Amino acid sequence: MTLGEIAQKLNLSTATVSRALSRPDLVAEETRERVLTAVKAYGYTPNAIARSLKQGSTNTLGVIVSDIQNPFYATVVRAIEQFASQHGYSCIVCNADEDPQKEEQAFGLLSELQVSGVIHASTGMSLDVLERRQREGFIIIDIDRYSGLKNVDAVTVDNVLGASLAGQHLLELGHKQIAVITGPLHLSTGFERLKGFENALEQAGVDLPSRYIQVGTFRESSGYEAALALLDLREPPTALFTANNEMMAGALAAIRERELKIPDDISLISFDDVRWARYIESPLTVVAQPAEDLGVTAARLFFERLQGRSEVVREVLLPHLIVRDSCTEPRLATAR
Amino acid sequence: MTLGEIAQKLNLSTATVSRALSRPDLVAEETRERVLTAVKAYGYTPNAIARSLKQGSTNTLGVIVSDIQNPFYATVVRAIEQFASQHGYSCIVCNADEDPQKEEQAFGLLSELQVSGVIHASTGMSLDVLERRQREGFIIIDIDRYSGLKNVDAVTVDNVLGASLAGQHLLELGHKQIAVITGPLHLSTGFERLKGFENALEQAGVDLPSRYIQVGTFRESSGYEAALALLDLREPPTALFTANNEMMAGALAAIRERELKIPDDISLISFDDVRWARYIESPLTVVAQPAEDLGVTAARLFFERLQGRSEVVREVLLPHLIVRDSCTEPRLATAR
DNA sequence: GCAAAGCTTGCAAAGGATTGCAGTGTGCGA
DNA sequence: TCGCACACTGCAATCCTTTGCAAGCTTTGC
Repeated sequence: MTLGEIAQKLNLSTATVSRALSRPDLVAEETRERVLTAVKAYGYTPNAIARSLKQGSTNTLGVIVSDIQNPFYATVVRAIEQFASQHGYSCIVCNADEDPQKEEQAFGLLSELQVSGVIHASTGMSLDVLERRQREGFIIIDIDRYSGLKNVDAVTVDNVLGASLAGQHLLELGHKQIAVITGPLHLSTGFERLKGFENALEQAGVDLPSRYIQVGTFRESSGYEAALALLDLREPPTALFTANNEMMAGALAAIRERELKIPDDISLISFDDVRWARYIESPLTVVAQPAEDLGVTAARLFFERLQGRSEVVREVLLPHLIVRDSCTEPRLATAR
Repeated sequence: MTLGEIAQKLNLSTATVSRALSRPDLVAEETRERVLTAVKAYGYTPNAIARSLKQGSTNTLGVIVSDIQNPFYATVVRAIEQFASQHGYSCIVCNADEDPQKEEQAFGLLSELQVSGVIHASTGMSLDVLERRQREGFIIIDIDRYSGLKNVDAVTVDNVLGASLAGQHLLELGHKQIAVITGPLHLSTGFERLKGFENALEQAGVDLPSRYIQVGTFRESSGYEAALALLDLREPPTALFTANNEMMAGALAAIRERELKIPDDISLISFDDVRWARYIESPLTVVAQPAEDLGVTAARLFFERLQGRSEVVREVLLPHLIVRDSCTEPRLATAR
């Protein structure tokens, strides 16, 4: 059922029917009511495609997350979606699955779909396309991870701070043999979380040998493998820092597999809080990120752009340490 | 940059440019190459909106889940998305947040967006709209929960079986005072999981008094409250069955708050497996659902419809019990 | 009683891509 | 040499809605 068909049934022009729905004040009361009842009776659904084509705007916001199964991003997405829908915008969510190629595909798709802008957590896609689109006036907002774009709005977390908080916590407990599992170094999160951690250790004069540094993919499986490698070292670390929740889960599995106890045999601290962190045997000490804030802020930046802001805004939110029970003083190395 | 502009620059008609891109065999090799280079050079992006309008099809699939933060649905969505994109379709995912009103909004939105069909996990929205759209030939696939639509494709899990598996497991361990926290009874999952559980107990001749039956909302908070209520009974149950992962998390929090130990003080079994179920103090015994299968099957049903299938298909997948450590024999009631 | 103003409504173009049909030009066979 | 087939390209309609402009009618004011 189209506008035209409704118009025919009522012996009106499409113009009038259209106005009855979108600009009721321009239409006689009686006509408007006739239209409204017909619309209801025939179950007319406006064709947003046609409207968008004419109006040149879709009232739609694209979101690309690097891993939809990661609860952190699920929270972010939900926040964005809520904020957007309050402003009359709907979201199209794409999952890059930590794969730059999929990310590019998603970006292409969203472009073709004529979304008004994209909020995206980069997995490392090439900048050519992004840059060009941005130059054309397309709105792009980086979230969680910097895409590498120069003049782009961004909302991130202070990863250096967060990671150094984690490092300091372990240092205060007296650990000297501390290992870290971080994400890909070409991602700002992977790089900065390693950086912050290194900073903390360096300031305390504690050595961080390269065999204690594992670079993973931010996925569970990679956390698992990296943790196994660390645990199987001749001189395994007494404490472990994982750079996100997924790799933390993997590390947990590895620790379990080697039949080690947290925190007695090894201390574990991680970036990202997750609901279940507090339900496990030794509730996990974590550096929590304000995921919801991240989403809301990104959405806000998007709408500001839409309303014409042209200065670049880079918001950096603060993570905070939540001390639970997964970290304690190191056992004497000899006691092993 | 539009097709027309490209055409102008090349002194070609839009028809030729269009064909060079979508039906290359109809265009002279040289022309095609000129078009391709121009497209690349000017960074032309096809306007999917315009194409969809003309073609009357968007190659887009709508997905409505009842709670995007629930990892079960995250998995389902990911599976659907993957399957769809392999078939050249993209997904628009909406989150109903267990709110029928939001679900209706989402459905309306997807309709306006002219998606080719909707896969949806009902939160209980009214059937009028669904029925009408279905009659118009709109493809609808129920997933996880029956919407109540009569002749609709559906992929679900055998909830009655799953719940009775859970019940039997507790009975075999010797429990007699067993409580259940289920979801809203107007949702098939809520209803059937209670049903299956009741069946199991009834068959074993074990009483399930109404004070041991809590009906929640499938959200964590509701699981928490329901569990507290049960634990605070004069004669608390020795075992508890929660009907989904979210309420299980809530129950866990409640049990922790009352400083009870699983499984010594109370046995806990739940529908839904989650990754962290095995990481907690007493790894959880659960009835696992084939979430990925559910998603893939739903997507498959959608494409079959698209290709003209008209018989109704209702797939019921099988859940299975995963025994871990959260259930054991009941302690003597007097020992409390 | 007439002009001006105001209220409703309709006409028609526009938005970008697709596609049936028709037109042009070339090459080949007879 | 002529005609036909074939390869390529262009014209123009179409998808559905929105919207500037103008026309028709009513009302108001003088």
